[in-house]
Amino acid sequence: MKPRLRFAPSPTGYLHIGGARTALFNWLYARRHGGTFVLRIEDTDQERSTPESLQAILDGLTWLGIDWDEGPGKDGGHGPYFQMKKLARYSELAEQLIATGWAYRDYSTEAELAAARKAFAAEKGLKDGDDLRSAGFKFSSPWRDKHEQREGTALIRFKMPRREGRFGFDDQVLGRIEKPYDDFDDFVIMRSDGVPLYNFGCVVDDHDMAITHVARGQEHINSTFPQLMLYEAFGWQPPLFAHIPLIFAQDNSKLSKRKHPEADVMKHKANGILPHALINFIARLGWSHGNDELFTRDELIAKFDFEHVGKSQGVWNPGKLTATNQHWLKNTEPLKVAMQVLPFLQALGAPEASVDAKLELGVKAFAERSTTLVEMAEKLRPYYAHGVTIDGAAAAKHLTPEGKVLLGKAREELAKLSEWTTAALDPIVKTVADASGAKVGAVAQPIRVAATGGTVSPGIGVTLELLGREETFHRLDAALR
RNA sequence: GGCCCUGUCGUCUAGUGGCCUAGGACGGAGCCCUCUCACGGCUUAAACCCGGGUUCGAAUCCCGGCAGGGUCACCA
Repeated sequence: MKPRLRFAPSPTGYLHIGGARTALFNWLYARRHGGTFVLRIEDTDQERSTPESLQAILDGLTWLGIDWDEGPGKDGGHGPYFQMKKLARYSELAEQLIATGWAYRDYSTEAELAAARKAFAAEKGLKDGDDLRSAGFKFSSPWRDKHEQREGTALIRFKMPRREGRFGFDDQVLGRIEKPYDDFDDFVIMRSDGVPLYNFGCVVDDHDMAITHVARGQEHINSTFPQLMLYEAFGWQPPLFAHIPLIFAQDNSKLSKRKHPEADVMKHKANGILPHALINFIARLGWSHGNDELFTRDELIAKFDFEHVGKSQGVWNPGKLTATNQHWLKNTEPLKVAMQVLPFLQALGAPEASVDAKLELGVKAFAERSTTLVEMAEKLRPYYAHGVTIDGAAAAKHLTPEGKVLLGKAREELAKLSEWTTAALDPIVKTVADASGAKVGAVAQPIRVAATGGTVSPGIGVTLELLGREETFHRLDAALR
C-alpha cells in the first residue's frame, strides 16, 4: 500500500521553519515511497485564522518546492481539505460517539467551570496568579453520566474510559511511548458552536484522508494519546506516528515567531537564501545520513527515513545555513542562480540588469565569494554602474606614480585586444609585468583599483570582461587622468 | 507540580557492546595555493552529563541522580 502523508498547518501566521521541516519530512517520505502528500488546512481557530496566513503558508511551501498532491487547489477525492468546510461531517461523527457512549453533551456553563476552578484553588490554597493546570486541576463534568437532553448550548466531551494501566504507541523515531489512562480527563471534542477541536478534527481528517503516517513536532506527543482513544472509539486503525525534535534558537529557547526572525521561512528568501539550501539545512537539522552533509533534492528523497531522525532538540545555526547556501550558490547552474539574484540586483538600483551572458558570468565569478544572493547582488552592483568612485586608501597605495605607469602600459596592451574575454584579458597582467620587470601583483592591483575602485575583486580577466571594453577604458582613463 | 521525551566537540551530528587512542560538517587557529578577495587543499584545538551496575569488554544495555525540553484550553 502506498503511504499517504500530510502536512496540516493552521493558517494563523506565516510558514514557520519548524512547520516547514515537518512538511519537508512528510513530503520526503511520501516522495521516496511513491506515496501521496496531502496538504490540509486546519482553520478551526476562527479567532486567529486569516486568508493572508493561508496564502503565506502556500507561498512558503511553493517557494521551497514542497508540492502537494491533494489539498487547496488540488482535489484528490479525500476532501474537503479545509476543516471549516466539513463541519457537518464532524457533527455527525460526534453524534455517533454520543450514541455509542463514547461522548456526552456537557451543558456546564462558564460560571460553573469558574466555580469549579475557584473551589479547587481554595482547596489547594492557591493564590490568584497560580497555574491551575500545573497544580493538577481537572474538570469533572456533572454531565458525564447524565443522559438527558436539554435545550441550550452544549459542548461535547469525549468520555474517557476509566481504566487501570497504561496505553501508548510505537513511535517511529522515539520508540515505545506510554502513559497511564488516569492521566487524561474528558477532553472536549466539539465546541458549543459546532466547531471541532484539534484532536477531534485531526483524527477524523486523518482517517477520512486515509493517512498512513503522521510526522509532526514533539510538542504533539501528548496529544497523541487522546487521539489514540478516538481511534479506538471509532474502531479505526490509527496511522503510524513519528514525532520529530523541536528546533531551538541560538539562545536555547524555542524558535518563536515573535522573538526570532529566522523562524519565518520567507525571511530567508528575503535574505538571499536559495530554497534548496534551506531545505538541505533543515533536513540535516534533525536527520542524518552517516557523515553526509550536502544533498541534492533527489538524494534527499532517495535517502530520507524516520529511523535516522534524531531524538533531541536541535539549535539553529545561521553560520552553517550560509555555508550551505554558499555551497549551493556554487553548485547550482549559473542560469538558475542568475534568475534568483536578478530581483536583488534590480532592487539595488540596476533596473537595466537582466538574465544574460553578463549576469551569468557575474554569478560564476561571485558565487564563491558570496554567502547569500543579497551579498552577490551587492558585489555585482558596481559592474552595472557607469564610472566608479575610487577608495582613497586604495588609490594612495596602488595608484602611485609607478602604479600609474604600469596602468598606462596595461591600457596600451588592452587597446590592442581584438577579443574581450577572460581568456584574452588575463594574460595582459603577466605580459605587462614581464615587459616592465614588475611583479604581477604590482600590475594587477593598479588595474583592479582603477577598474573597481577598491583592492578586492575576482581575477583581472573576469573583472574586465564583466565591465566590458567601453566601461573598462572609461574607468582606466579616469584613473590615469 | 503530575505525566512524557531527551542528554556525544561551541553548534548540527556519526556511532545500535569490541572496527572508538570517538569520525564528519559549520565555526576557531595555523599552513599551502595565489594578481587582491574568495574558492580549494592540508594540519590542529575541541565532546561521550554524573554515579552505580551488567559484561572478558560500554559512548553504546540497566538503575539512580542531575540537566534541558514538551504537555496538561470551548488554541493548534
